[in-house]
Amino acid sequence: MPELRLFNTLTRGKEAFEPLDSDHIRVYACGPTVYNYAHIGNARMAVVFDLLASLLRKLYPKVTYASNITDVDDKIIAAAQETGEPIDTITEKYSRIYNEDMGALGVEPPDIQPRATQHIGDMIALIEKLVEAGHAYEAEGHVLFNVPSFPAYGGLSGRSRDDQIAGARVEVAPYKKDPADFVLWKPSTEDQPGWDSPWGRGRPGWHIECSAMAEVHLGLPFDIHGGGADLKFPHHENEIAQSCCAHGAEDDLAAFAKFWVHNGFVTVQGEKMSKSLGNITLVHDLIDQFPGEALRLTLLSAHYRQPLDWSVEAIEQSKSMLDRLYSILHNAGEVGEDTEVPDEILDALCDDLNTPKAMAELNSLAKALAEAESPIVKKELTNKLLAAGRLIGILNHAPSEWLGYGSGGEDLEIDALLAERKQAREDKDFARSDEIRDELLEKGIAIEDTPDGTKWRRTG
RNA sequence: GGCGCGGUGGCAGAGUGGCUAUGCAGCGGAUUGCAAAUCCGUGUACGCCGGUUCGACUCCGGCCCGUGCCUCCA
Repeated sequence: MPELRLFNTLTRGKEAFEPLDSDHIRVYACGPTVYNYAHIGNARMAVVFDLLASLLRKLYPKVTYASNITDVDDKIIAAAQETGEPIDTITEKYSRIYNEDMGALGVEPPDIQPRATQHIGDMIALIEKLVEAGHAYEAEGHVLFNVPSFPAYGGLSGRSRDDQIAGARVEVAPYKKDPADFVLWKPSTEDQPGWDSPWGRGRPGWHIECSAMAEVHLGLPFDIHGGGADLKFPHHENEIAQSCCAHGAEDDLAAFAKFWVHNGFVTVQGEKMSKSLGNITLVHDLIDQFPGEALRLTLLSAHYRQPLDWSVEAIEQSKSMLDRLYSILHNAGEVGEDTEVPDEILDALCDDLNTPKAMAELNSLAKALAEAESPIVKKELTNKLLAAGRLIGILNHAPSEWLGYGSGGEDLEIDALLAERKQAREDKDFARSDEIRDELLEKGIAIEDTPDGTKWRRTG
């Protein structure tokens, strides 16, 4: 079994992954706040951690992958006020759509998908611990985490206290003891969602939910915590502060999660795709225009820590590659059965999820399959290719279905034109034959003349 | 300003101290009535300037350029 190596943000280096308990791997990734459609940048995180989870399942007997849904947040409140829809309606709708859209990208649902609103009690308990331990204080209905009480603060994102102050341009709320202090609990007005707490009716700050849910569902410490690179600071830094301090581990940043894995951004013409820049592309729209596998492959075409520039050309390139792979599978003919994933591909993925390398190996496997003569070899290579595809989350369609091959009898008009063309070719009336071919092409039907007769398939 | 990341052939994108990445596109060929599909062949790329070295795209230093976090953000 190959050794998995992962880049750990906490140590800023690639390390051998050593499970806390090799019988049970526990992974947590920060999921979406549900008040809107997910864009392709959000999807990158889902696809990357989906792949990591499948890889871990290949290597270890049991994996629990948890990824949350944030369903209480000021942005959701704002969306409710804007649209006039109740908060529950909004969060229900967009979490459902999120799961559907990710499903279209071949993302398996996480084993656990906890919701913030179902863990308010856990959050309150955690906050109480922090107050008791002297790491948090109440001020004007808020409860704040006192950053100076945690000298190790900043260890994940690599910034010192001095950096913080130098860079602090944000207005500091007057009730904060220290400018870096962040909110654990805040008061709610009558028209805002709220829960009773020792500090009055209110709602949680953003960071506390992940600390609470990861602990409840996975136990501490757990193996891998992940998310997008922009969550390193402040979100993940604050999670570490809360969780380590609540458990008396003020000097051990790894007491919460051992490995921190962050995926890079999706960019558009070199700039980060973000809601504030307004350059977002919604997954919901993309899946109407392109096959999910092509979108997934595009997301995996760059290494997960590198920026990935999103463009229609990039999707079409992935689509072309898949067309070729499916075409090779189609020509090979044999239907696959379960086989082990080839070592070259497993090795590539075990090297910090080197998907571009894995794709190169996949292509070389496909090339070998295309060249293979013997039925036994063909079958073996087909099975390997499909096993690798399943791990990566592609090649899940029947080749003829993907390529759009049609058979006789499903469209009378096409059958008639094909028959007429056949006759024309027999009569050496190639002008008419080519005319029919163009006519069919306009209808989105491409013709392939083979020694076994004419085949057709739907294009686009 | 502080802290990071990156600059690879037409495009996308890995990687390595000396040996073909891979894909997409292009070009040439086989095949085809012509095509399509498929197959074969084809491209001495590594931001700039120094240094280390027998040898650097790969290590070190400087510079230029791009980009990210520092504020909600995957």
